[in-house]
Amino acid sequence: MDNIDRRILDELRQNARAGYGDIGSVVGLSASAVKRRVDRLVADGVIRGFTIHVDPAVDGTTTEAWVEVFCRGTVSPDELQRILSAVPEVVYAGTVTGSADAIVQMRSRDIASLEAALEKVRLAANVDHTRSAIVLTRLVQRAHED
Amino acid sequence: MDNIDRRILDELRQNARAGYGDIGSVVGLSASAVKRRVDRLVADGVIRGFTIHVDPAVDGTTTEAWVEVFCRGTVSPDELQRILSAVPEVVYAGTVTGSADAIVQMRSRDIASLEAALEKVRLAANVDHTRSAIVLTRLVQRAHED
DNA sequence: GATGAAACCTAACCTTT
DNA sequence: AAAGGTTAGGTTTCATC
Repeated sequence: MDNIDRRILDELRQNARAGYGDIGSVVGLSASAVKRRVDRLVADGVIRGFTIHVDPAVDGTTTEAWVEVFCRGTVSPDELQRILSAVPEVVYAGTVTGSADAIVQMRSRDIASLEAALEKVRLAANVDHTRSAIVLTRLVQRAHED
Repeated sequence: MDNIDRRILDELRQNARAGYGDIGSVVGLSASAVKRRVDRLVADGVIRGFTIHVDPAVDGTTTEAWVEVFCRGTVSPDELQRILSAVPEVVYAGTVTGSADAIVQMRSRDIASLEAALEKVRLAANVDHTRSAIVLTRLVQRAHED
């Protein structure tokens, strides 16, 4: 894993169907040198797979929100995790620096089900209040399944 | 968007580098018929892009932040998208309701590169200021590659 | 769905460090 | 050895019919 590998990964992240020659002309290698590196990255498990990014409207999860969670007193990350994992609409959550205790990303089919899911979070023990922002337009969404 | 399109999407989700002939033999079409459908799915925006899944441990994106972006006057979503897409550390972005104009999720190797990426966002035209929260503990991360 | 030219992938071989 | 370049073949893509 050197710098050239990282640049190859960046190129493939942008276009996983790019030709080896095209990648090579960006990173300064021949097509076969790029192929060898990509094959190695796949064999080593660095590249887990080649996939596509599909319009979420096709899947039907169109409504999305970003929620700051403020708790009373101290709440352990373990407890927050337990509470938030129980809500299927919660797609991402993490404790953060700043005035909020946690940041939560939610997705659902419509506003009504989003509100219901938000209620489940709010009613959890020690949650003082939340501050939500509904996503209007998704601008960037890069795959990240880690 | 019929059932065959959905099966083609499933195939590409599993392997975005699969040949048209290979996909065709699974869904029961000729290679050129599959190519025409894939081209149409891309043109229609159903397929947003071809990308790779990278082992997160390997590329070491351990530092993560949520950033609220506040702009001066009105900024078009298109312009925001153009600016934010150009910063590779931006993993997610969307315009939102509330006082902030957009919410941005960033990931990078360390605090220094996160700060550098944040600078790139801040220097963009019409960005008034930003408010960041560094993620301390990731509590929930569900796969969502749409 | 079929065809043919152009582009691409792939493996073997050679050169360099 | 290890890593890149070059070449030649077979395969795939892609426009056209």
